[in-house]
Amino acid sequence: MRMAAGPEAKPAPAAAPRGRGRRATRASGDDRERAILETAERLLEERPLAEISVDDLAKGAGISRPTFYFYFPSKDAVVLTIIDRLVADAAEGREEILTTLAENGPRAGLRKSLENLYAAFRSRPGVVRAGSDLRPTNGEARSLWAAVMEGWVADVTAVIEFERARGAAPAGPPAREMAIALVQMNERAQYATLLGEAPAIDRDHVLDVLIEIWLRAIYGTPEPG
Amino acid sequence: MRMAAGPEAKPAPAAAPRGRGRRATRASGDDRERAILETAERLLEERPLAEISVDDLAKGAGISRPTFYFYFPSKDAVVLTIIDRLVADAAEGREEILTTLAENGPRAGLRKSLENLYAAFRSRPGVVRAGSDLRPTNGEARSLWAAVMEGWVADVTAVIEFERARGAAPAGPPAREMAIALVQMNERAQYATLLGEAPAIDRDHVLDVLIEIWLRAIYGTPEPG
DNA sequence: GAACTCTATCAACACTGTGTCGAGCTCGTC
DNA sequence: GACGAGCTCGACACAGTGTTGATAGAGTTC
Repeated sequence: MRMAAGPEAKPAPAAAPRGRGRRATRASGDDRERAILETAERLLEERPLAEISVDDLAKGAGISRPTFYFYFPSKDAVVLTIIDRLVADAAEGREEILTTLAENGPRAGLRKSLENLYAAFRSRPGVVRAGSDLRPTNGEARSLWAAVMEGWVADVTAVIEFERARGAAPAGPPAREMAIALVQMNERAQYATLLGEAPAIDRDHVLDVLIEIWLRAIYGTPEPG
Repeated sequence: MRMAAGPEAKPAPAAAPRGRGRRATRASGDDRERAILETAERLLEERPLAEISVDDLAKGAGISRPTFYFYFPSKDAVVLTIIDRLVADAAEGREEILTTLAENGPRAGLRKSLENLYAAFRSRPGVVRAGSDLRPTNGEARSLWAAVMEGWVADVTAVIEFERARGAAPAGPPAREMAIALVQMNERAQYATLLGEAPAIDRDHVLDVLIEIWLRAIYGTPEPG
C-alpha cells in the first residue's frame, strides 16, 4: 500500500510548498482546489468516506477524474487536508489549560477548556468520522492523530502534576498514564456521542459525565467499603 | 455497499444454520472452511485486513477464488466469523461481575473481572485490529460490537447502582452514563496498548491505571481545592 | 449399472475503482 | 508567433470483487 500524499520529491522550483495540495503554484486553479475540498466536506456529511469515489469528488468540482489528480495525489490527501485544518481550528482558540484552570477553578476551568476544544468538531461530524475511518489504512492519518493526542496528553499530564505538587490532588498512578487514559476516554466517548453510536452518553450530558470522572480521578481518593 | 454475510434466504432444507459460513451442509468440505478461517487468523497477525485479499485467503486454503465464495459470501464474513468466536471466548469464562466484586472486594474483584475479560483479546491482537478496521465499512461488525459494549455497560451499570444503594458509593451522574464512559475508556485504552499505538499506557500498567480511575470514579468524591 | 442428485471446483467473465500517460488546449510574455 | 507553464481529459493498465456456467466426482435409488 502506497503512502498517500506528501509533496512529490520532484523539482518544485520556487514558491513555498502549500500543504498536501497541488505541486507549488499560485495560478487560477486555486478555485478548483477549493471546489474539491468543498465537495469533499459536503459529501462527507452525507455519506461515509468509503462510499465516496475520486470520481464523485471530481464531478462535484466540475472536472474530470484525471484532472483531480493534478490537484491532489489521492482521495486520502483531500481528507487529510481537511483534517489538518479542522485540527488547526480546534487548536486555535485554545488557551493555556493551566491558566484556565487556575482562573476558573477545576470544574469550571475543565468545562471551559473541553467545551472550547470540542466546538470545532461538533459542527462537522462527517469530517470527524472520515478521519477516524482513515486511520486503519492510512499511516499519515494515524500519525497526525497521534500527534494531536500527544499534545493533549502532555497538557493534562502537566495539570495533574501541578495539582499534585500544590497538594490539591492526592498521589496515584503516574500522571502521564492517568492523562492518557482520561484523554482516550474523552476521545472515545465524544466520538460515540457525536456519531450517534449504539451505547453512547446523551449529547447534553457527555461533558458533565466526563468532567465528573476527570475530577474524581484527579482529585479524589476512593475509600471503598 | 452490500451488507455482507448472513445465511441466504434460499431453501436450506434440513440441518441447523451454522453461523456465517457455508449454506447448511455437513460434508467433507468442512476442512476447507476451517482452512480459510485459519489462513485468515494467521494472515491477520501478519498484516492488516485491508492488505489481505480474497485471493490470499483462497490461496492459503489451497483453493481458487471462486471456490472461496462457495464457503463464505465475502472476506468480511470470514472476519465476522472469527470475531464472533473471539467474543464468545471472551464471554465464556466470565462470571457474574457483581458476585466477583462481592467476594473479592472492589479493587481485587474489578481486577479479576477485567483480567479475565481481556485474556482472550490479548492473544490475538491481529483479530482485534481487524474487527476494529471492519467497523467503518461493515454494519454487521458495528452492531456486533455495539451488542458487546451494551452487555458490559449493563453489567457495570448494575454494579454502580448496587454500590450506591448499599451506601458504598456516593451519588453522582446517572449510573448508566458513568458506565458507558468507563467502558469506553477501557475499550480505547486497552486497544491502544494492545496495538502499540502512539500515546498508550504501558502494557504492565494498563489495568492498574484503569482500575484506579474506575475506583475513584465510582467510590470517590472530589473535594478540589 | 444407468439415471439422478448433491457437493465441490474453477476458467472466464463483467464490473468498479484507482492511478498514469500522453496529447492537446489556453494563456501571458518575450 | 512561438515558447513555456498551467491546466485538461480520453484512453489505458491494473487490482480487486463477485457471478456464471460448465464439469467432475461421490452417494444414493431403482
